[in-house]
Amino acid sequence: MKGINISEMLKENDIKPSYQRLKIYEYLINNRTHPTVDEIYKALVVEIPTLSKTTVYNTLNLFVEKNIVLLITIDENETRYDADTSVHGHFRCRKCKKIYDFEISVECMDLKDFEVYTKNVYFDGICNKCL
Amino acid sequence: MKGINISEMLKENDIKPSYQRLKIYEYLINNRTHPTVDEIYKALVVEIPTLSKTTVYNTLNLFVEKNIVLLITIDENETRYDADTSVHGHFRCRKCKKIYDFEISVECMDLKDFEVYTKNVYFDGICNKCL
DNA sequence: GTATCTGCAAAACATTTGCAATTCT
DNA sequence: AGAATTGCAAATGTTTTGCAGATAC
Repeated sequence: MKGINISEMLKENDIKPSYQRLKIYEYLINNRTHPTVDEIYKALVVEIPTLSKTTVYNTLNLFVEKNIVLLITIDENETRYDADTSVHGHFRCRKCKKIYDFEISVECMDLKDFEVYTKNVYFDGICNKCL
Repeated sequence: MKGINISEMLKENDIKPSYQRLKIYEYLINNRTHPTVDEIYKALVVEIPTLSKTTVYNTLNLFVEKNIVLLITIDENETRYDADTSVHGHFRCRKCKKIYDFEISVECMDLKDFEVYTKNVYFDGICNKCL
């Protein structure tokens, strides 16, 4: 994944690729850990000392609006973000706190009464490594 | 569902059935609309004028801890609560804003790497009535 | 009489908004 | 120069906490 692709990806989705936007999107592409706003901010403020949290919020809201990033509500208190926009579920281990991705099959759900746009699946428990 | 059952239900789960706790649990049993804290408070303060939001928060946190109520994070900003603790999904219509329950069969998901405790499934889109 | 529960006020957070300064073309 | 973007400071809204008074057993 090269820098020029990230810039093109933004342009294709009607987002002007400013330096801050490029860096934030790049971070999400390279860190598939479903980071919080604070994690993204703390990681990038080292490189961009003038960066403000407002810009991180503005940028993420823009990305979600343009559908290039998913908003995840695994924590009750703070939002997380995922550059992987394909349909998949999230599992968080109560011990190691790690968030795993897993495949979901939608066939087993009775959704004949709805036209579904976005799917949000979040399970929690203990992962095999911690058992 | 009789009053005595609600009291017994609380006792069985090591919750002392105070008047406020009884009323809040009763409200959740009778109103399967996945209400917010504010909705619960506004509905009950009419009957219990001295009720405070702190007590609603305290009580709901206790219910979630004792696993007799599920915490739902459909809104990013505020939490919702559900007295139906069986495994089921939630669907919210973008037009009418109504939250529907739907059945999910769990066997069809590939969860061999995890021991799952709680399942959270939230989809959104448009319901048949609004199409 | 002692432990628990309630509820007010204040604090603690995450997120948004208003607006002035900056940047880009 | 003009339009969009950035970022500070303040506001907003939800949830938690400290603590004093009330309640229950």
